[in-house]
Amino acid sequence: MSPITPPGETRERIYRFVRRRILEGLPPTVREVKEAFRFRAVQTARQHLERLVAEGSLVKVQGKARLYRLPGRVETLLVPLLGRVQAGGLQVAIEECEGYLLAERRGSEELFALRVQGESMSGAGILPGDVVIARRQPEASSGDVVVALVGDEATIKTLRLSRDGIELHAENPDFGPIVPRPEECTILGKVVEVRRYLEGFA
Amino acid sequence: MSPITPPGETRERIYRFVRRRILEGLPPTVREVKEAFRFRAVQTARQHLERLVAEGSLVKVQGKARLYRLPGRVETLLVPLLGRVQAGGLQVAIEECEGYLLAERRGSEELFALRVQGESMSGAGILPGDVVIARRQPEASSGDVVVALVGDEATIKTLRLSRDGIELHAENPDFGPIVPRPEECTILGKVVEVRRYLEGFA
DNA sequence: TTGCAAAACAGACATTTGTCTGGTATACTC
DNA sequence: GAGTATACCAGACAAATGTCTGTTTTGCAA
Repeated sequence: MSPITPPGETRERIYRFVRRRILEGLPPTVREVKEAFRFRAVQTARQHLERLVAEGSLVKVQGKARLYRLPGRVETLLVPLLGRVQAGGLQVAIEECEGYLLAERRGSEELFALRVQGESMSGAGILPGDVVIARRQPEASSGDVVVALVGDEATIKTLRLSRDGIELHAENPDFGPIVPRPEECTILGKVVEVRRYLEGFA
Repeated sequence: MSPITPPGETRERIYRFVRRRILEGLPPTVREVKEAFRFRAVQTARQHLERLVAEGSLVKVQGKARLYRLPGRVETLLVPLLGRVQAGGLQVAIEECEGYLLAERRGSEELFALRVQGESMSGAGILPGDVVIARRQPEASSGDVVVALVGDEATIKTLRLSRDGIELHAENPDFGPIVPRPEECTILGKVVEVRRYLEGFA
């Protein structure tokens, strides 16, 4: 028989094990937990798992294989990496996306990703070739970096709200601000993350 | 009976379905595929899946529940976000890491993440507060951005190889190059990705 | 001591799930 | 037509997996 450990200690390790497995993409079965911790009885693993569910550390779906998930709304999700966004909005663009990125989602927000073209945001550390991940939303605050559709083209800029309306500022002295007429400009979303791949990931 | 579709068409849709499910963290069971496509026989789903495995689009482990995985070695994995790295290398640091990031792994490489401190790499678009993800490796090429342990502290710099040995260059005119003695400098890894979270993610 | 709770074990049962054998229907080629 | 390939269905079996009942051991506290 395995030695009896202090209360909660083994459970803590089991939690980390399960969490890791879930985030890596394949939640473990009860018996896999049993094996990993060298229990001789399935029930031992199950008891700990049920306890973790009871205290809210894990969530599960009854009766299905590999049913344990992480609670809360942090989930991994696929973010579509769009090619070009043009007039017509995102729906079309998502249909013909280049690929998908993995990201963590908070809440039920809708994310999309774009590849950066041009130097206009270099001053903010957003370089050509970088990928930005944006949350889809029709408005944003002054100072936010946003993805906006101006006329027929998507652009990434810093938003400034003035009493005359909105301005889109580049972060590069070589580029002047854009002051679009309201009817020709749509905010597609707010940039929440910037990624740069220094190797591979064509 | 479901209408018979052109050869390969349904299979293509099944592939996308399974791929999505895998990347979202919970591969489907054969019967879940059957339900999703409204087949009346499990075998129909299974045939398509086996076919996808045969042509290399999917990989599976015999006999286990939710056994289908993506081929190649692209898997999602947890990258430890280290607090401070100090002499003694990474082992200790990994023990006391701040948290984990999701990333895609290629091959069996070992990744770790660090938060950027200071302005020394600003010229390369690596700003304070950014997170860099590095592949652990003891050597690197000239021009690579590396994580190096100089004396007692971890630093992120551009590596230059000269005939006198190695030099660590900042990407900021305010910082001069570091020319460490070989015995006081260890390359911990090569930076493969830079991330900036503009919202949340304390 | 007694009582209680947590940790671990043993063995079984039931559901889910992977796998198999065989069949029907449609389309294409010879 | 015969032959072949693909898509799909029906039903069953077997392995994997979730779930259950009951027991033992250890530590702690009244």
